[in-house]
Amino acid sequence: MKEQVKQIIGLLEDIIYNFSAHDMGDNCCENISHGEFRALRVISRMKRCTMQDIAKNIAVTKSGATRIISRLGEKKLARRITDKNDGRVCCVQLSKNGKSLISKLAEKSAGKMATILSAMKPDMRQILLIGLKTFVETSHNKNINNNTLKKSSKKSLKPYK
Amino acid sequence: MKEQVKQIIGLLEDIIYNFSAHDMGDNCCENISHGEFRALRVISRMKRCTMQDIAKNIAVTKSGATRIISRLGEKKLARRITDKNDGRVCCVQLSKNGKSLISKLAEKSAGKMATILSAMKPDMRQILLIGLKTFVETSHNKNINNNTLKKSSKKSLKPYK
DNA sequence: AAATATTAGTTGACTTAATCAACCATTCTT
DNA sequence: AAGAATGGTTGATTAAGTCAACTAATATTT
Repeated sequence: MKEQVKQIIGLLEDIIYNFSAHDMGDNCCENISHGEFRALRVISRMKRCTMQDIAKNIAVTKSGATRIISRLGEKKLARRITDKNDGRVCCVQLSKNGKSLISKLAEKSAGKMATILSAMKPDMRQILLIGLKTFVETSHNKNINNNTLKKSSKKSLKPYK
Repeated sequence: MKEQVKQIIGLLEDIIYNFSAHDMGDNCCENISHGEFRALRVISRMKRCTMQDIAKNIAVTKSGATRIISRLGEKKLARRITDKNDGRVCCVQLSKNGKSLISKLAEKSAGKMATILSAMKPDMRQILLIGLKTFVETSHNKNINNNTLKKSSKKSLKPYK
């Protein structure tokens, strides 16, 4: 692989590692579990979020998702809404509390970023901005993300033990 | 906050979200739990990794860490080594299997990145590289990362329920 | 240097969270 | 309209994590 690409990948991995919510415990004062936290993040990221979306994205079984969402419901952080078009699926949305919790957690990470960015020269920020924009746009064109869409063989979807 | 900074933060958050291991379940064929996975990542990232490092970084209690490492030991993915200088602490290291597992998982994410990058023009990659380099260097200077170092008040370290 | 206090990690008993499998209810097929 | 498939839930069980009490090693006091 080209050296240039390798370097970029290494840098991106560093950034992802340092900013991803692997240390969520410290922040997350409200008593929600890891599973609940991960579910909240997924819900907040999707326009329409079904149980299976959650299950797939946070790597639990669908019954696991059911239980997580029930708990989030009891804690008034999320709610179920039966889909208009298909009475089987239930869409999960964040409540007001859920939204504010997630954004509170997001703020911490954004704050760290802002500190770094403000220590960079404006021109350099501009360079970074252009590079990132292109990267993200390219990723959308290539449909690399949206892990909810790529459906591989049904059997291998949940390879438990 | 400046629009430029906001945009960069938004883009970084997108990237982090799409590449962080929130969907580890699909990849992670060997049967390891979330906790084990997170622990593996932490170990692989630290030169010297004690039980408490793991506990703090993945947000479990130290007994939780003990159990996770025991499980990883049984699965031959990690091992304990008593510290030379201090007989109380035990350093955890990845076994050969553990290393190859982690790098196998990392590869998937790197592969996605490589796909995107190879679809970008070399000049644009260069721009991205420069921007990211500066960002990461700045973050090191500012000591934003290294969450293992910042020791806040001992009492508030583990605010469970 | 003996006594005491800290610190790092482990263990037993228990709680919480997740799984598996069987199950409704709704929609899709034919 | 009957049967298959899909989306989600529930009961029983297993796994994973907590709490508190403990052991062993190092630090601190006296």
